[in-house]
Amino acid sequence: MNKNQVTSASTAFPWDHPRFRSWIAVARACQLMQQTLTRALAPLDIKPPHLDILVNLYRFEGITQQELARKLLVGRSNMSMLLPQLEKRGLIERRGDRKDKRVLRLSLTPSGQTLTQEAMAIQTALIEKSLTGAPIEDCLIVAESMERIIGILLAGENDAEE
Amino acid sequence: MNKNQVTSASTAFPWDHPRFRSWIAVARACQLMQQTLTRALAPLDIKPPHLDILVNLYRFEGITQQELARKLLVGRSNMSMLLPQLEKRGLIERRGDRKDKRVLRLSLTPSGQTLTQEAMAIQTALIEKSLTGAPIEDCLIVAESMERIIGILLAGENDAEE
DNA sequence: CCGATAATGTTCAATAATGAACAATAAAGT
DNA sequence: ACTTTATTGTTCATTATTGAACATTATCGG
Repeated sequence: MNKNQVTSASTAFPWDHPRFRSWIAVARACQLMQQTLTRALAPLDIKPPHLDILVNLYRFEGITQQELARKLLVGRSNMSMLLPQLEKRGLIERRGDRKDKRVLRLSLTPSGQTLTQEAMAIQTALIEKSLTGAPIEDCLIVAESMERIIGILLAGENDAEE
Repeated sequence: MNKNQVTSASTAFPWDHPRFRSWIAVARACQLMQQTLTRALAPLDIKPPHLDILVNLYRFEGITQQELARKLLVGRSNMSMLLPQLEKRGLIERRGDRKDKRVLRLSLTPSGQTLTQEAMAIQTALIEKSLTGAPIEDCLIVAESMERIIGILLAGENDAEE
């Protein structure tokens, strides 16, 4: 309709909408944080996806590959590719469940726990550094906004499946 | 210093820190938005990276591959892989600059402009839908926080280079 | 003007992530 | 009990992204 009509309201382009601009900033910050974290983790010879796995094993001992994949929002096949690497490095263990012979239960080895703590320290330091100057109340608003977005997107996903 | 000191404040784990939790929410929302956008763009046969390129050509006619890569926070080689695809589809044009024979200046073809508008409409709708219920003032706080983070991370990047 | 240095784009090998197809096992319906 | 359906994990082909090495062209210092 009013596509090139830039008379009074000058919101003809997406990047003029506050919500759009806001989200673009979120996406850029995320991308940049990911890259920075990748470099910061290089000395430990792991990458962000590995850290995500390790942290979840740290928190949820005995988790399943399926559950892990769901938490990380990735496909099961991805776990089938990454977990054997970590296992060969002696960071994690995969043991078959007795009751359900399909599932493999995951846990950290002692050296895996150590590495995870080191990596979490790096990540925490990076986040702290990046969010210096951001008041806690702003952080809470950000968290709330993101949780709401996550809820909406997950709901939409389930709708589409059915 | 006080790393394992869990006396009164119970902030022993990263995920107990408000800033950490806040950032994790940001990362998850981003990942989810990316996946949702990927599906929403499927009918147009493009993916988020292509859309990022198209939008920037829409905004900045005659931009260089180098400049584009910098804006998108990706490597030059990535542009060398993606742009020929879009060119073959007749969505963009690459013309050599007369003054500087190294650079290729990028622009959208008419069909590229049409596709870009359609894709931007999809993206805008998705963002609007995801941010319904988020007050504009919260959006502004989010945007501010993210801009600050971007600034800090970019500064750190430049430091590391030198 | 000319050699050194920098910038632009391309190519290539390596790595990651995905979805589809598959095998093994469990659960449900009859 | 047994057939059907679902779930879990793996494999494979495909695509995306990266960084390093390279060729070409600009720029700078002498």
